[in-house]
Amino acid sequence: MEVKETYNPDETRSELLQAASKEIYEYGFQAASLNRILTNVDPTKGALYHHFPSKKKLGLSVIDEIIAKNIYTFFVYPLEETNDPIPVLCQIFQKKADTLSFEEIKHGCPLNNLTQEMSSIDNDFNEILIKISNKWISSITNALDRGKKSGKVRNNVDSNGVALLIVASIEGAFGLGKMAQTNKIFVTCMKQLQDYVKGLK
Amino acid sequence: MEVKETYNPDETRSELLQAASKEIYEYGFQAASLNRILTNVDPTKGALYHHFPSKKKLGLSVIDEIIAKNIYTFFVYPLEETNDPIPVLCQIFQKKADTLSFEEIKHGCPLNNLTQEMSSIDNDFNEILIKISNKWISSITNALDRGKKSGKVRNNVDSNGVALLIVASIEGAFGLGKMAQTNKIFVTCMKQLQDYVKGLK
DNA sequence: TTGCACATTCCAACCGGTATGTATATATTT
DNA sequence: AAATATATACATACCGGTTGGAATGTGCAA
Repeated sequence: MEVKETYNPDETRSELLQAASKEIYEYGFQAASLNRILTNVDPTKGALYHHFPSKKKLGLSVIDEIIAKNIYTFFVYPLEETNDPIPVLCQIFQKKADTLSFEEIKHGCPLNNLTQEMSSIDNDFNEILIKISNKWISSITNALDRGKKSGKVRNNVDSNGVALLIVASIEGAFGLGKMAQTNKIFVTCMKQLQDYVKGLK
Repeated sequence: MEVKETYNPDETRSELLQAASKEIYEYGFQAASLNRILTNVDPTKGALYHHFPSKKKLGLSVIDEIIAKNIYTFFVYPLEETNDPIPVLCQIFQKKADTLSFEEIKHGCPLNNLTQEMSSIDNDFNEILIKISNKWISSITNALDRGKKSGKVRNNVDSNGVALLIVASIEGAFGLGKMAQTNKIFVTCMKQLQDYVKGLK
């Protein structure tokens, strides 16, 4: 905790966003409480409503600026421009299995959590969440297509179908892990997923 | 709507349970409202609290008497006692893809919904949900083991690992379908899953 | 067949928490 | 001085699960 001597709006905003992200991760969006967010943070309600016009906009900003970024960094960017996607996918799965934090075991995948909670009840949430998932899925599809061209992936694989199954498996594995409160199940799933994609060459 | 002339406690209880199940499916447990449940149903709050001591017990009863039963009927019982699990699994996947209702596309898998929402915040919910999932998973594991014995499944497959990946994929596929509000994605995943299990022989 | 205990159901009120959002004053920056 | 940023206190609402007690039906026993 630092002492605030002067105004620093960027930092204030980012602090609020970070705290909101954590709250939403723990409780979900609907059950997230602005008051509770503000107890963990220096700025007060005035600052919050100065930077974000409503709870909903705050939630959308969290998705846009934090959750999406994390997904892209971990799952999407590493696949860009590779022509040999299978080992890259295996690396990604392995790395996720190795570095899974306690928080992630306990609360699951932030993207998946919000999708399950919000997509059927709010259109704005659904739109942005769907966009993120689609980018993720198509990054895999495209990488597999390039792999086919370069002969590193069997030609008869349905790239988009496989991409869907991979993303579904990962989200599902997060769910099982969260349920069992242990990383063992998630790790096993990631192992199986590696075997599965290795079978695509 | 029928007219109530006499007491019929069994039917009352079952009517309440059914309405609660629907409400929880749509809104989740925490956001489910007893008042809203009762607007769709003849019995009143007194009857509800006569049959169920609390909202929580009502939710647990829904899981126990409705959700679990559905999972067992669809996914677990068909696998029991078969020694050739691969075609049976394929049939299950195909049937689910073919008969997926609009409600299921919109709201996803009831078991998964509640697991994601409740498992990390309430132990009683977690316990019963975990028990259901474990039965599901082990029904697949055991069927694969029997398949290995009878030579219908490759001997080097990790039965439990595969079972986990299958369940994770299905739950994940429900999630993606719910997000996209279309059965197409779910159907594709079920197709891929069939290819995957066919590769186990 | 009447009477009585018990089960079932209805109705109304309660009580309390917590929620998001706003009005206004003050401080800082430009 | 104008615009931006932050703090404080308050408004307002409302919805939530839960309870108590009265009315009504049921089944057994006398």
